[in-house]
Amino acid sequence: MDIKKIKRSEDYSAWYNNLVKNADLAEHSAVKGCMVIKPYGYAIWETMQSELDRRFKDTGHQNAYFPLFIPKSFFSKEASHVDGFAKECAVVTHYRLKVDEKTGEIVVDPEAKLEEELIVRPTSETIIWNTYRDWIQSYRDLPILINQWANVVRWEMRTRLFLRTAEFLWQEGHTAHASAEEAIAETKQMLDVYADFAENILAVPVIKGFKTANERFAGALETYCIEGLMQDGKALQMGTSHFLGQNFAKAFDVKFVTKENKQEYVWATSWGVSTRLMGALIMSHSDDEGLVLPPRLAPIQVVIVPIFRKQEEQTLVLDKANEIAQSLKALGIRVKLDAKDNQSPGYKFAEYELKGVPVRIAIGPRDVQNGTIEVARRDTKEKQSMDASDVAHKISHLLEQIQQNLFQRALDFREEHITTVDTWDEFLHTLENKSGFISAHWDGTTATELKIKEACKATIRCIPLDNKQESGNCVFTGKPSSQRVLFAKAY
RNA sequence: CGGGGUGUAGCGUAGCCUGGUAUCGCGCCACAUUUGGGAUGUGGAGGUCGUAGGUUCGAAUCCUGCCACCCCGACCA
Repeated sequence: MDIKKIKRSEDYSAWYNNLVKNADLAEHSAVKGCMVIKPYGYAIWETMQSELDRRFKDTGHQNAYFPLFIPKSFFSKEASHVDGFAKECAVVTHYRLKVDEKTGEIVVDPEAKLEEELIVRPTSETIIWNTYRDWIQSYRDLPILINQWANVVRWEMRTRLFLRTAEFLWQEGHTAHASAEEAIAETKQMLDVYADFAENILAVPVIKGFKTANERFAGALETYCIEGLMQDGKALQMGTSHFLGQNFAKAFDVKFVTKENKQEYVWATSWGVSTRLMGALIMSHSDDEGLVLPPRLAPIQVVIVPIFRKQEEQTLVLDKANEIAQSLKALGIRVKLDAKDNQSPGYKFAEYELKGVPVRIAIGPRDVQNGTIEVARRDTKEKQSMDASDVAHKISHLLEQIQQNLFQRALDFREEHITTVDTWDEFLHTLENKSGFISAHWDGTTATELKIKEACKATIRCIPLDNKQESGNCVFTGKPSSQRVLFAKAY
């Protein structure tokens, strides 16, 4: 493979695109804005899925599946929801094709027009709440705690692999509750689940917060989010958890009978993360050599590269390599022994670095003789020779260290890139020269938020949950403010 | 959707201005020698030049439409 090396520092977005392709994660398809997720990329997504799925089930949720298509009329039932999504919907208008008699081409059969158009789901609140109406009669039917793994379509103007594609994979949780308090607790619980997953599995530190009214999900009363900071200083929204109040229950007439025999509307939440997390993963840890994967997510955690010249050496080295592979497998480590003899060790080293394999073990005749192995870690690129005894436990420990190191490194970077500013000049200067999050006072109005966005493209990423209350003056208008919020340029 | 750019073999490219049937490197196949940081030699395969039209005796090359991607805006997870 002739890999074109593009440096992060020179052109961040070209570096990103190049990395996604070269590391075999995904590629553009024949369909505009839609990507093909390749086996190696999909394997990483599957690991994300299984880690998240386990957490969802541990918190009492069940998986279910709802239709891809949503009748158009469902969208008009919740006004702000339709406002939010109308501009990016794919619509099915016909159900049949036919051969045009004149041209011989396949055309849409005009006689097969649907009575009511179907929307390809951009999110499933409407079809799900329409269904919940029939599932809920009494407080005894609540809560309903459901998650769906699905694809959704949002017709985006400008797409980027994983970060924003017209079709993407995600999970969407939709829960129904008897009280606002319970629904809010659910919303917060799922935000914690996302934060735990992001930090402990992806090794990406996140800030938990909630969105301003302007950035809120269409139809939500409150949108909680986790925000990550990428290496180029731009913020990425990595997951959201919405408290929907009774908006969808009212729109779809979902009521329940309380203990006191009163009719009440059901309280709702929804929460989701998508294949965008792949983008977060790539942009948080990777370098000019390629992908860097945290061990807990890596499809291959350890690769063993045997080195040999002659036939006898090959047998000797492979025997030892196999033995090591077996001992690693016995500890549940995902290991690959790459015994291909048509690629040089140097080629393999570069290849597995590109793919982000956390640990590489090289073993040659010299090692077999000395009872050693060479261990290289992807995160720091350090190489060292070590005694081959008790390899499995040493490697297991090393994988854990790498996981921690990646998180710590990303955390240090983020902490260095949260700048507290009190004047508009400082604000602009920081945004221009340092980027990252800017912690500043804001007067709480959407008008100011929009003016700031217009002036410098920075938006309020979130109001952190653990925010200190302190009085100050809005960085833009000078009006009084009771707390700081986090601004950044965002993906 | 606006402004700019790009599209030639799996990947990266030369050729385009000045029209004559496509260059080179990597990869691929075979054999041999190799293998401790992207091996070498010899032979071989692989191309509707993004796509549809037009101009021309003749188009990768000139003209027009369309499509896709990249960068910058607007929109957004």
